[in-house]
Amino acid sequence: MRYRRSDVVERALAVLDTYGLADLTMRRLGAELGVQPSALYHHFVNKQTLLAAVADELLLRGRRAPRPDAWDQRVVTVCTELRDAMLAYRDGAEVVATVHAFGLGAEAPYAELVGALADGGFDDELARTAARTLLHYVFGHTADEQTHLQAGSVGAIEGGPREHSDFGLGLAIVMDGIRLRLPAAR
Amino acid sequence: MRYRRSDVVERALAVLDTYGLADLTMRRLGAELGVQPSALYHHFVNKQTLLAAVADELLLRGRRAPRPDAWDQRVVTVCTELRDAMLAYRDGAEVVATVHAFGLGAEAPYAELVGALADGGFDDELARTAARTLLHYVFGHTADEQTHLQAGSVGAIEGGPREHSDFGLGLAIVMDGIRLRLPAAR
DNA sequence: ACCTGAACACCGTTCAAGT
DNA sequence: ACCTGAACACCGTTCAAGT
Repeated sequence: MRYRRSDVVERALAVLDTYGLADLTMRRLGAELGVQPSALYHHFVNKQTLLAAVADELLLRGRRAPRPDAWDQRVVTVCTELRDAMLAYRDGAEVVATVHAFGLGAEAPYAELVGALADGGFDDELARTAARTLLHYVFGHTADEQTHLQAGSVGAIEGGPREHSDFGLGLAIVMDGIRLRLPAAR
Repeated sequence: MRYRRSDVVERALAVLDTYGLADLTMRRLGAELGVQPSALYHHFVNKQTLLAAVADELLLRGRRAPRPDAWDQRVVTVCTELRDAMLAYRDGAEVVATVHAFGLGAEAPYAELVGALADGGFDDELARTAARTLLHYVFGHTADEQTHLQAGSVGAIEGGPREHSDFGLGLAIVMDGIRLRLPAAR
């Protein structure tokens, strides 16, 4: 009955996936571990910090080996894998987006996007703005998508065949706008 | 001491702007009105519904007279005015984005964007995807911006002169990607 | 129609104390 | 180092009853 920080994160991820973010409370997580809620404060200064660790672990688990593609293919790959990683856990998009917004974690995707864009020859300001624009799109679209997927899976079939995700179309729109700003080249 | 629904919304907006979303509780709002929290449930079935009404009122107050511009200028104007409306109230972006995500209100900007894009000649699927992509950008960027603005205004100067908003650059990126998909014309 | 009063079932966090 | 037990200061929501 004695846990390490990583044990707590792992269990939190399981609670998140099984019961959702609303039920991922310090009291509930303590109960799952057979421990008083106050014991969790030995491992994390507060709930926000715990959530940041959960988001980081979720992203780590969704990680693929990076491939040495062209800059724009790398950007698309990072965005697609980020979406997949978040969709792999219930409420994953909300958790990651919230943690990122608070600036407490989930910074790896942003760093990778800025890196890929810098390799593409974009200056710092453009790389950062483009990376943030891409993240806003990925977080927003995936959170929407996940909400609707989960709402659909509660009831039965409800309506008809689910239309295929338009994630790629929105991403292509943003990518085209970025490509138009390529310094010179080509 | 007897209120109409609109009185409650107005007071909620004042509490939001003065104390922030975290302090906009049913108990707090009841206290502000000199009423038991349970009295609020006469006007709203739950807190989500109240928040939806708050978001709609916030957007209504940010409304300007629409001008008969070209489709792309109208899109930019809708996005810019949406941002301005949300920035006008503390935590405005979070409130509007949350309400929109839950599908309970704040649908006017989406409808206007789809309308402008349809006038531009885009088919339904593209108009809807483009509108959602724009909204994800506006909500995400403005929420970020508002968080940092408010964090800055708590302490003193902290760091240096605040860099000017790059809202326009990200918006231009998305707009260019959309324009590239104009059916034929030009 | 609008509100009170009391209750129900929860939250996050702190802190002295234990092993 | 890791945890207990108890407390503090809150939440949203329901519901019988009042005017």
